[in-house]
Amino acid sequence: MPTTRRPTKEDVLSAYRRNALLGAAIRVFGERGFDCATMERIAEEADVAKGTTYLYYDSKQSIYDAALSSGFAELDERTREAIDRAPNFREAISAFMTARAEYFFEHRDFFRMYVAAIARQITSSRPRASEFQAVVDRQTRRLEQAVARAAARREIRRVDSAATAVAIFDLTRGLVARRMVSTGEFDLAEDVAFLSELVWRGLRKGPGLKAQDPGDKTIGKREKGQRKGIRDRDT
Amino acid sequence: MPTTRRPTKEDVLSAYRRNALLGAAIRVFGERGFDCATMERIAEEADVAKGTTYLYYDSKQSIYDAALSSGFAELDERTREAIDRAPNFREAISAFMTARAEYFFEHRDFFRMYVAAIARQITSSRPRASEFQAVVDRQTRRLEQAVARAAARREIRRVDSAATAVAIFDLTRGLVARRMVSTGEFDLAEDVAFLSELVWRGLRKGPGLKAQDPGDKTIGKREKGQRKGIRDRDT
DNA sequence: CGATATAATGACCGCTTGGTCATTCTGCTG
DNA sequence: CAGCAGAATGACCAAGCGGTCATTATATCG
Repeated sequence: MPTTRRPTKEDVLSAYRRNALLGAAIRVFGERGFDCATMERIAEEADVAKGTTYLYYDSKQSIYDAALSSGFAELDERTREAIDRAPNFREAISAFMTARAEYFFEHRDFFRMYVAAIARQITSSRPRASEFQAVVDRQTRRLEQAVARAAARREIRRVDSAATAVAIFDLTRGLVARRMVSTGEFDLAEDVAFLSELVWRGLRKGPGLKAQDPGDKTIGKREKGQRKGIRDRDT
Repeated sequence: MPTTRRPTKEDVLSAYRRNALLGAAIRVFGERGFDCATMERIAEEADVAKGTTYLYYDSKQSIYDAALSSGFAELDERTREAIDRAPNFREAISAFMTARAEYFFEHRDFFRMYVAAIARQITSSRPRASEFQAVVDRQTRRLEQAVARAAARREIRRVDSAATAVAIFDLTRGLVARRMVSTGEFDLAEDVAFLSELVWRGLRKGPGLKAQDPGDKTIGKREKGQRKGIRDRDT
């Protein structure tokens, strides 16, 4: 441990400061949104003066980005663990939903930042879309792989794994968003059970569209049209 | 037609102005978001001076609210028509998805406002949540009724209709959001077909969880636990 | 204990923007 | 055409905020 050792005193302090700033940033951005959040408030929340903030981060934007990625990293880690731990695909679905929902409920401010960030991406016309897109994509990747594996193993029918993954992703997001604004009690396990069963049943092998209404034009073709689903392969 | 007649010249002009302002507002709020949008820009987009704007709307907030509700009203109308026209529940699902997706693609700016508004609601801590919540609720109400009807008619299994409705709602929202940011081509009908089939299969009658993994604790109870699902009965 | 280097501070600047209001314009009426 | 009422205008104001930097506090070392 000779060469790159020694976290000098400055390093430690610096790390501490950066961290405090990051936490403060998540809190403030979470409750005010990017535009309404002020650097003054973030600094004060981190117990430093405004000027100090600029010793650690270049700009409001940069501290925002840092706060966002730090949350994303943690969330991804949790998601990955949850999926890896699941013994089969059916449980992977509920594990995915549960892990994410729990993380978000434990970090409400981050969830708010997250939602605002997505909204921002949709709103602002492409400044650095692909970069952010990659982060979001990474979130569904693991799930997508799990879907593909399950299909290969014949646990489920053949489906577009990317489209399936984002569907599960969207359901989870919706669940969290709804429960986040509501004030009353609720049982997360129950919500997850409902949604994961819905999806599971939807993916089970079995007769396709039993011609309840044969004349429909949009339904019926596909069922193996892999590649080309919902997932957007941008660029 | 004697009493409340006569749209006086002023009335007509006033209506025209309000409308132009509303359109401009949707455009500007849509592409900049509430905070970054400026009254100056909205006025200019509507071909009036900034001061004129305040002759028709009290404040930035009030023109924002007006723009949002006008879009919501139109969207709700379209959604209602689509569901009503559907001959059965299965088609109601895809009609719902298609109608909303098409509306959003035709009014991208409104979709952006819409997403930002939701994000805003999640972000800001309860200023006038219930009021806005009601508008959002109305969007799933029709669908919820359709689900309940279908269950009663035995088209599908017994499920929590509110939870089912929001699930379909969230899938639709996700679909639109994803396609909105992506730049490439895509086939809406295909996306809708995939999702509506997923949901339809998920709702079909049939054996419940075929004990692929019996020992799970969160899955299994319910299947008729109406009332208490995802939908939040706030207040 | 000085001396020096580095970190922290917060008053301050420039700029943006929501909202106002004195002034100007428009078109109707007699 | 003159006079006038109401609509429209845009210069202006005050407030808020991101970012800077001269000044001050702190830590290290000889």
